[in-house]
Amino acid sequence: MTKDRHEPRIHDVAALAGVSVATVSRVMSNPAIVSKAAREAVERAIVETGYRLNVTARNLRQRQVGAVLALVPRLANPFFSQILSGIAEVLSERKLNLLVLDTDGPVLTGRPEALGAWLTRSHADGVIVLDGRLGPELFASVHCPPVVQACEWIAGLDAPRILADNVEGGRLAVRHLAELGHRYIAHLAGPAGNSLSISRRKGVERGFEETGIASEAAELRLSGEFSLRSGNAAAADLLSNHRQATAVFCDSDEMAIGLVHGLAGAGIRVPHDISVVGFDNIEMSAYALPPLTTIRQHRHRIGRKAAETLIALVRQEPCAPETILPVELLVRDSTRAPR
Amino acid sequence: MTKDRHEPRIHDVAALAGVSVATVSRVMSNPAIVSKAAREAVERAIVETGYRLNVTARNLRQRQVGAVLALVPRLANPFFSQILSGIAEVLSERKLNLLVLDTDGPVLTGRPEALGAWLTRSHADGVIVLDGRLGPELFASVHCPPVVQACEWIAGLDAPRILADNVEGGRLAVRHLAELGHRYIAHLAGPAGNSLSISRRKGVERGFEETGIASEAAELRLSGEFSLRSGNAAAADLLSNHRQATAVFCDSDEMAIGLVHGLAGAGIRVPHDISVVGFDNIEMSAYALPPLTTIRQHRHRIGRKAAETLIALVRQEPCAPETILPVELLVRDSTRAPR
DNA sequence: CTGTTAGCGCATTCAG
DNA sequence: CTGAATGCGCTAACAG
Repeated sequence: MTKDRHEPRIHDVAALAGVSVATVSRVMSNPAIVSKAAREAVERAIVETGYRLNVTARNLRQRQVGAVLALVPRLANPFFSQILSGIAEVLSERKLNLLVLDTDGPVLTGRPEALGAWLTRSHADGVIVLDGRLGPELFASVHCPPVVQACEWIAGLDAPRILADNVEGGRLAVRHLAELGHRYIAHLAGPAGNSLSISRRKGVERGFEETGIASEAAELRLSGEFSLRSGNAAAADLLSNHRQATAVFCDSDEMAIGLVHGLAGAGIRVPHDISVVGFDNIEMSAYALPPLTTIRQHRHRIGRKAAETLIALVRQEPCAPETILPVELLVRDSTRAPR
Repeated sequence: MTKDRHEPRIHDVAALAGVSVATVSRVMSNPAIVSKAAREAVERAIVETGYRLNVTARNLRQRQVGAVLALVPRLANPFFSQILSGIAEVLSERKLNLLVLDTDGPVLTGRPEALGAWLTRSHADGVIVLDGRLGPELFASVHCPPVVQACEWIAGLDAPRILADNVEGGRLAVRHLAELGHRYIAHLAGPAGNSLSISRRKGVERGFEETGIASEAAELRLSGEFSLRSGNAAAADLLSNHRQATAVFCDSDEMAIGLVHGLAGAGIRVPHDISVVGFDNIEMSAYALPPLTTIRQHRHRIGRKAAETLIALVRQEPCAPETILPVELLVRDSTRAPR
């Protein structure tokens, strides 16, 4: 076994098997069209030489990259890992690579144009965007490969969307609280303009209407990001400006957990004094104290669906412009009737 | 990937600029060696044609892949996202792609050999292994590119390791508890044989020796995985088999939070009845109730260092066989003196 | 400093 | 069913 010398190439296999390189190539990609004798000779030669297909060469020849790029807002955020996991699952079934780019990484921050350099057909066969803050013009270039949006979406970007049923989520949360008897419900929303917050807000309002809360109390709005920290910070705001609220619906579990923490610091107990509902059902929410009532979102499934849609798009197969995946209310211990 | 008719190639740029393709190539890779006039002509032509370098072709020519593969045990686990983020940061500075493969993904599970297909020089220029359960033989093939291990490590695999100071972490945790007056300290360890648990165990024992606890009480061991669920399950074990313990050191924050949850279910309060120390300082630990005393591990920095080491390795530059990054004790509210 | 030329390793016509 | 020939788009010698 000579190691430092050439990695064996298709040519070496062909020579050893006594066939042409074309036949070897066929054995690798479509064995059925090769005679049994030739195929077996090639297979033997492959083993003997230790041949491995050079993926780069094949990609060049086939004018493809063999990889899909995922654009995530903050790779360090656990929220996305489940989605990536779903994406990775589908891609690896198709022998496609998953490329990950953190749109909040230091290379990109402050220079959104820099992202343009990555959005090229020579970098990836397709792109899955998980960051709703990016501008649609980034993806408008002719160089940009097909795009699918997942979870969040970008206004003005005409690319298939895979979303949770955010409206329904907001509605379910409010109805649950209303049924418990709450009348003053605050909504701790994500950043202004965020697509998720907007949809959930719509659901919240629908819930208010349906339960007749709108007439009794104006909705209370807080708004931050989706983070633990902002949830925590919202506690002070809630206590000083929205004293009458007996329940809070948060746009993420992280916010909810941060809020519970902040309230505890002020001596306010959940659910005894205030009820809290989250969104996402991150794994931690079941183990929080108190275990969090939340809206379950199938992030893994969203990831899978996004990858499947992108693959269809790349192949120019028809694909739905919007896919809405169902959500469910999970009642745990952070909600109860108001005192 | 169906390309449009003519993505402009280097040849088109050269023709428009009135220079040779070699000159265009030089402008792209090393502008300094080209005359100002030629360079500017090329730059103009690039803009005018909308030319983008074909990365695959360049990679083929340079016999490289332009990507690094990260092998993570469970992509859905938030623990790894920070590490990936650090890796991604360094790689993108170097214009390298980050490829992610979930070693627990359905494509690989049950068939560890399948991973071998990915461990090829044609798939990645290097590999960062974050999964200590993989067998060393996987990386022994001549086809496998350079490897670096981060966080966990594989016995018998001779590849540079980037680790947190796990021994010191275990020691700090025990000393902290001992200083508070605890004498019966349980260690909730990760899976048997896991490299992290072994090192931390060593630190725990050192702590026992230094504080003279060994003589008063045998160490208590529980063992599970690193997950919320296993921490939760350990609560029952602790209460039925290790009643005398007044403190628990857990090998991960997730375990610690799960344990606190499980204890709460049994009416045991932390830190009032039992003190708990975690490991990792995941973001959530500061917002848990009670906020968790833990050992801080700089995961982002570990990721960065791993990527830097791998790049050095690929370039055949010298690199340290082992890098140990410091840890710190963060005292929060889950520990206090025993009653 | 610049152009010419020869591949990188493979997949795919097109004949046979 | 098989083989010979032709690039995929680019970079790196090697001359000029």
